[in-house]
Amino acid sequence: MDAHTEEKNFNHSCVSIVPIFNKLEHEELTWITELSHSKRFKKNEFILQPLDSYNHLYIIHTGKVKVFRMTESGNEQLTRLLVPGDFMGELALFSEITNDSFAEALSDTEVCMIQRSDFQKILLKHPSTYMKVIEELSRRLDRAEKQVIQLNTQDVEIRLASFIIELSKVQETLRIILPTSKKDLASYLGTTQETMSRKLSTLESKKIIKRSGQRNIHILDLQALQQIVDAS
Amino acid sequence: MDAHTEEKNFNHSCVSIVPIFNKLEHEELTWITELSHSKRFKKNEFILQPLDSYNHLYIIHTGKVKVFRMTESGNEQLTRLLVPGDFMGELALFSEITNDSFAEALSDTEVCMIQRSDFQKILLKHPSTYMKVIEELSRRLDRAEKQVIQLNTQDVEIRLASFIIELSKVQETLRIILPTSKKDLASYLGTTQETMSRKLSTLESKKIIKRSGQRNIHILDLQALQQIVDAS
DNA sequence: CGCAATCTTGAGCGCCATCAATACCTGTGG
DNA sequence: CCACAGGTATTGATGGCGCTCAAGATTGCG
Repeated sequence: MDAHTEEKNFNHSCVSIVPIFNKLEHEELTWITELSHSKRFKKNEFILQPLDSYNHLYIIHTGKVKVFRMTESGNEQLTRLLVPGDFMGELALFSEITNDSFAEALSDTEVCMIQRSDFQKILLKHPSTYMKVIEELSRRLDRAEKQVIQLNTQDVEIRLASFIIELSKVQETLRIILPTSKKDLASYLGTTQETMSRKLSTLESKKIIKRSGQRNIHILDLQALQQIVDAS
Repeated sequence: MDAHTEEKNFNHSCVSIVPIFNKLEHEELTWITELSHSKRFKKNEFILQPLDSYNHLYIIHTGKVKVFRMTESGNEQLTRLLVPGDFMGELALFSEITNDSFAEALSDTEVCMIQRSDFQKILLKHPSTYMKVIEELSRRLDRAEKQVIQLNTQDVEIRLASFIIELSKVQETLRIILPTSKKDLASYLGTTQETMSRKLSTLESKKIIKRSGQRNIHILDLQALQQIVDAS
């Protein structure tokens, strides 16, 4: 298998893991694969910055990416954490909305990129892809609106509890590994590192969780955690 | 002009004011008009509730509608205020996301409704409509993410100031009319009626605004208002 | 014109951000 | 494999923003 073929297969799997293409036939995927190209980023490298002109759809193939905005006072506000199969950059493909977000690789990361004009070809040929994009945006909008409510109405302990529960569902285990530093998570939850640490201590002293290392949380009493959320 | 014709014209204008259809030809609009039908709601009537099965696209023709979710503790969290030309219900047309929102008429309101299956016909025939929907969702997502940041990082005075500035831009005047009650606005801004009232008093005592009636605000010093936002 | 709804103002307090100091991990290099 | 250093996390002390509860004032609808 020569290098060229290898690159093809590499890309192909990248395209095929993306939900927005997941109902297409094999030969169609091959066609899309030919339209895409891949790029590698090292840990802590920026994939996108606000002023970048922004003409590609980016699909995460391997690695992990954090998307955040900068607040007026210069703090990071985490908006999304991308894992393989997630995509970004779709906004600028459709509208003239300017990009305010940073995207930074949290680990060595491979992304597949599809040019604006090529992506539009795909859309015209496969309207189901439109649907997938709309579904994805709907989901994100729904999540954002829920986040607004949480921030407005629930205190940190509750937000933290439901975040932990969600993580345990996604990771399908009671032994959670935090996806990133507490600083980032705190900004996502609308609080500070310090407060988050304090709340985790509280939960630990109540024997609801057990911490080990700085990224591992073992849920001892899922029900108690759920009750914190429900009691609000 | 008989009643039938009148109804047609009524609908037609409803369809034609919607941005998502705004590049279509006259005869296409007529076709879409035939697919839609209209419904009137009285002030304070509910147009949609969470458990409603939800098979239409709703376009506001006249009137005003508030969309909100209910927090766990039973408070309303305003998410959108709809004016003529805005639409809602699109999420459930594309995905299986359940509707958590209420929509309540704030004044006597006329909406045009297009059935799910009919809207899908339109989409297939006019892919530009897909684009418009995606643009609209992008805009809303962008706004929601910004709202999250504001809630997380800026205090009430700043949020209120930028809200007033935005209103003055939209209404294109320094003599603003608040779109709804302070209770609703407070929930949108992530605060309470009382705090909002206090902050408005502060602004008034600084001669930055002048209140009259309970829904009128006259901006005396737009620059000072802008400075509150920028200084953050 | 009167009354209900809405808004304003006041008092008190609790949550959480901030600042600061210490402790703890983790991975790097000897 | 261990020691060290830098980043990361914890814990403490303090103060202020904004929520809650409560009472009065204003508005504007019927």
